[in-house]
Order: sequence, then C-alpha cells, then structure tokens
Amino acid sequence: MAWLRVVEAMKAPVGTDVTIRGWVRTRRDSKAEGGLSFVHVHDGSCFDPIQVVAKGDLPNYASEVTRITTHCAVEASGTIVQNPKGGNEIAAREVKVLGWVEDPDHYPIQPKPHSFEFLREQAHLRVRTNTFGAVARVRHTLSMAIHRFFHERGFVWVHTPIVTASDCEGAGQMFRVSTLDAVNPPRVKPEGAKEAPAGAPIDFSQDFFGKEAHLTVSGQLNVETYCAALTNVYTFGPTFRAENSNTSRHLAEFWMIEPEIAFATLAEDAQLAEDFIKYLIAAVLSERADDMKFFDERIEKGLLARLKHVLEAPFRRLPYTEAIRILEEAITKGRKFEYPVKWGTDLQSEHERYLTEEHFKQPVILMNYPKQIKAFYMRLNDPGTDGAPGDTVAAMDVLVPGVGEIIGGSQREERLEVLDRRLDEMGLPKKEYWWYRDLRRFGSVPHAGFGLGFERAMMFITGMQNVRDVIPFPRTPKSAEF
RNA sequence: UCCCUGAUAGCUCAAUGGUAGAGCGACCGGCUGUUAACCGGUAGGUUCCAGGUUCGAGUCCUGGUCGGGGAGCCA
Repeated sequence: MAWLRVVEAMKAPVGTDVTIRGWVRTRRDSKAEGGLSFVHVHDGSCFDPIQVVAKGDLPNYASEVTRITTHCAVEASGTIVQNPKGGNEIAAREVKVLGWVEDPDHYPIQPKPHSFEFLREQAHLRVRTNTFGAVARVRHTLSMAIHRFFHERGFVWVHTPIVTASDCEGAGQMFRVSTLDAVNPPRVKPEGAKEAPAGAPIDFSQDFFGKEAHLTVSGQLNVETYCAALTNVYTFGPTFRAENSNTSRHLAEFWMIEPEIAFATLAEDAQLAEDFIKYLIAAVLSERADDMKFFDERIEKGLLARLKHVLEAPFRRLPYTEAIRILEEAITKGRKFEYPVKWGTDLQSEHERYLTEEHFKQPVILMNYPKQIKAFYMRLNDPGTDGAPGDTVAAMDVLVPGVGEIIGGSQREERLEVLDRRLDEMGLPKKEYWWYRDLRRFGSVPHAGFGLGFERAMMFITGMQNVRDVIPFPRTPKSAEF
C-alpha cells in the first residue's frame, strides 16, 4: 500500500488504499457504532491535517488508539472515503503508534492557543503547530521564488564568504572569528624582548588567518567583483551583526539577498526591486494559498488585501528632496511628528510611514539621499539633482505600507577619483580597499544593487509581528539555546 | 545600550502582608460522525534566583537572571 504525503491523500480518489505517516494534532472519541475515534494527522505537506477514522473493532483500539495524545507519531492505513461534511478522510484498517508522547500532562504543546513568547522557548517543538508549520512552508516557498526570479533573468548566484578578514565592510559590530586562546592570547613582543609586556596588543599574526577575522556583515563588496565579470549576480546567505539590538525586527544572524547589476543605473535598480517584490508576493499567494489564508484569518486581518494592493499598485518614485517638501507641507497643514523634518537628516520611520501609508497609499521608492547620511560606495549625483540644496548620492529605499523600509540599495560609485575622495572624507583607509578600488581601475562600469532582509520580507508577507518567529532558531542577544 | 513592564500548575492568568485558586490541557467516567466538541469528577505548586524586613512574604525592600513592549542602530 502506497505511502502518500497528507497533501496527496487529501486529493486521492475515493476508494484508494493509502498509508499516511505523521504526527497527531487532536484525537476525539465517540461511543457510537461500537466506538470510534477521529484522529487528525499532519505531516507538514500542507496546512490542514487529514482525519483518520479508527473504529472500535481495531485490535489495538482500546489499548492504543484511545490513548493517543497530541504529537504522537502514527502510521495509518486504510481507504479514502468522503467525509459527510466534505473533503477526504481515511477509514482506517490499521493504526500504528510509531512514537508515544511520554507524560502527556507535561508535554509543552497542547491542542490550544499558545503565546509566541512561550513557543520561542520550545523552538524544537513549535514547528509542529499550525503557525510555525505555515511559516516554515512559506519561508521555503519564498526562498525558492527568490532563486527562480534571478535564475529566470540570467543572474548567477554567488556564494560570498561567511568569514571575512577585511575589517572594512562598513558600520556594525562584528563577531570575531579566532582560534587564539581567548584566556591567554599571544601578544606583540617589542623588538628584542623575550616577553610581551602586560597589556600589549594581541598578536593576530599568530591567528588562524594571520590577521583579524570576523563573520560577514554583508556580501556586497565581494559580489561586486563577480558583477564586474558576470554582469548580473546575487547573493543569498547568512549575515551576522553583533549589535546589542533588542527589538522585534533585529537578529544577530539573519539571511540577506543582495543582487548586483552591471551596466545599470539607479532607475534600473529600482525597477528590479519593484519587479522582485511583486514576483515574490505572487509566488507565495499562488503556491501557499492555504497557509496565506491562515495568516490572513489568524495573524493579520486584511493581510491578503494588503498584499494584493502592493501587487497591483505601481511603486511611486520619489526624490528625497521632494519627500522633505511633502513632509514640511504636511507639518504646516497641522500634521504632527515626534521628530523634526530637515533636509540632510535621515527620515524617521514615522515619516516613512506617513509617505507610504497616508500621503501616497502605495509603495514608495525614495531616491537620491543627502550624501552625508549614506555609505561611501554610493554614487555621487551631479550637483543640483532634483533641485537639492546639497550633494546627493544615488541611493534608494523601498517603503511599503504596513512595514516601512524593506529594501535599501544604490548605484555604486564607479569613478575611482570620486570613490577615493569619498573614502578620504569618511576617514577610511584606502589601503584596506585595494581590491575594491581595483575594480574601478580595470574595466569599471556603472552598476547598482540592493539588499533585502529575508526575515523582514517574511514578516511583510506573513504578517508575523516578531522577526524571531519567522526564522527556525533565532539568534539574539543572550539567546542561542537551540 | 536606554525607558517602561512582567516572571505563580503543562499553558493562560487570579490571589488586601495571614490556609496558593480558576479556565484550558492531562487523567477517569458520561454523552456524541466528532472537528475550538459538550457534561461530571480526579490529580497536578522549589510562586524565576540570591539576600533582607517582618510573628508571618507569591505580595514589601536590595541585587541579579530571563521574557515582552517602545527607542536607538539597521536589514
């Protein structure tokens, strides 16, 4: 008898002989017809469990079937029949218990609502619940859609390194990677001295890589090198930030997607970002309609309407300078903000939300920011772009209703002399960027890219409120239990 | 890191400084092609940790640990 996944058994013709395997959600008993039990079994292949109907004449009915509790592992064989209220169920000929749940009184997961905070402490078991099963499937579907989007467009997936020995990837505290004795590390000895004096600098030349090494905070600088040969490339991998951030939107370990396109300007970068987001939404809506219906009903009311709106609305291109003007106008009309609006300063999230949720009511791509609030590698615009009162760079942020910033990107500075001036202005050592600068010396072309935080995209698409609940085993300050 | 807030049964929560309780879940029984099932009963406690005040602390005080919300940083 064929073993079918639950999703297949649900669609099998009435009369088919099947075996299913999985974990029990709930069991209900009836004394009618000489005793029968309704056992709901799920195996992760779809949102709904399948109902197994076990009758009292099964040899192990009293001894085992009626003792089944939530999350026992079972194998059930029988015939597909029509449920009186619609849908397939299995009239069981045999129900085997493959794994009991010991001490069900103290089993943490019960057939009842649990708080996400509690389930985070049971990360090894929470994936057996409705919500986290749905999150896992959507996360997989989103990952596949990301690769498919780029693959269909001729992009090459580049595996940028996890360990980096350059300490110049930009802002953000990094995790150190070292094999040195942390308690008693080797220290630099002065010329001719036998012993290093107390408090001397640590001698990283003796470390594994011969220099200080860290976990990556971004693959962008590396991926730019492949962009300058393969034209269209992207990274999709883990990223690490040792910031002491305790919020519902930050992780110490998260996944990031960073496409990089050659022979392209900011306008093409923005178009790519819009096409990308719409592709992802469409893919998840069509491939995981069951899970998305659950998120819409139980996690965020109106989620599907919000996503469909993003799918249909064109993304509004808006120069930063124009955004400031709109915000100042709103203030003169009486709109109150906690933080002031001033050209040259970064927009607060309340400003971003006003623009995308109240003023335009559609996704907004903010472009051309003041150079002083952006990174060194962003391309310097011509003076007077958008009528700006100061220098701007070709940066863009994609803002969406309900979540705010979801993508940050830019056209990169391809002119060596301008890049060098920016490095000098920001006090960054040119020597450390020697290979990045080489790209501007040997066949430099205009290019652009952006970064999308994968878990933030998950929050945007599922409506889940805490980033710790859209990754299997979240790493945050003071927390790496699993 | 800062501000606010919390930690009591497997879970969600109550308990004026004076015998630690309920609902759900688990277990037992009743009823029922059940599906958030329903009805009755039973069991279940290091009140986060370490000190302190008090005749007496779940409750008050001090310190810590961890959780949640917000802010900053950002993706």
